[in-house]
Amino acid sequence: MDKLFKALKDPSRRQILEMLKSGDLTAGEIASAFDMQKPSISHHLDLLRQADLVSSQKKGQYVYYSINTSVLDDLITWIMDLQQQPES
Amino acid sequence: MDKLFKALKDPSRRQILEMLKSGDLTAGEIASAFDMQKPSISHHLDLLRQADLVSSQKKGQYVYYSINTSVLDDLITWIMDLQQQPES
DNA sequence: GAGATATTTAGGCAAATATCTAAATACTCA
DNA sequence: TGAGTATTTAGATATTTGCCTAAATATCTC
Repeated sequence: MDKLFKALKDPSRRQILEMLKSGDLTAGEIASAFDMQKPSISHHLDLLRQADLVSSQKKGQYVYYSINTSVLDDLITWIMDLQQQPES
Repeated sequence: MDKLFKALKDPSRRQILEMLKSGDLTAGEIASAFDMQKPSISHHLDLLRQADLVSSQKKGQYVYYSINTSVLDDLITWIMDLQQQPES
């Protein structure tokens, strides 16, 4: 849960997730959408992977990244639990 | 949205929200639950307020904090939007 | 194998963050 | 008004984070 919130805190990482929502992308394709060097994006992708928000698969010289939405279920549960009214 | 994710990233701040779920608490009551000095908690509360996750109300010499869950609706919307499958 | 492309690793730096102590502010009550 | 309590503000410090460049690794193609 800690790694999840940590991963989601950064706006670039959130943007990556939004990009991956439409389909898998290579590290290079992701990087080209940002005004940032490739190693920086690689680092962001690593943090997203650590949070299990993305998975990666090597295909030849490319590395394809996919979004993994299952961890978000826990997040929604946590948030909705906060929203429960206390019994009055 | 940025301040929201920023506020939620810190585990102490998340714990504060969980405490407030059961009812309003004073700054001092919140601080006493942590192994941390009061000014640090005050700072965390300030960040939570900036994210509109809590509101505060002064009553005499005490400041009562309340959780404000309405901002979490936007967060849930954002998360669920990520979970939508792309049209295949 | 050599050169080209894709990606990650390593190391460094500056800005942001989390914490602390000390001091300031605000309120209560005698 | 003055002492005591509650909270915040200010300023300092250590850690974390996000970015960079350079180098390493892996793969493709000739």
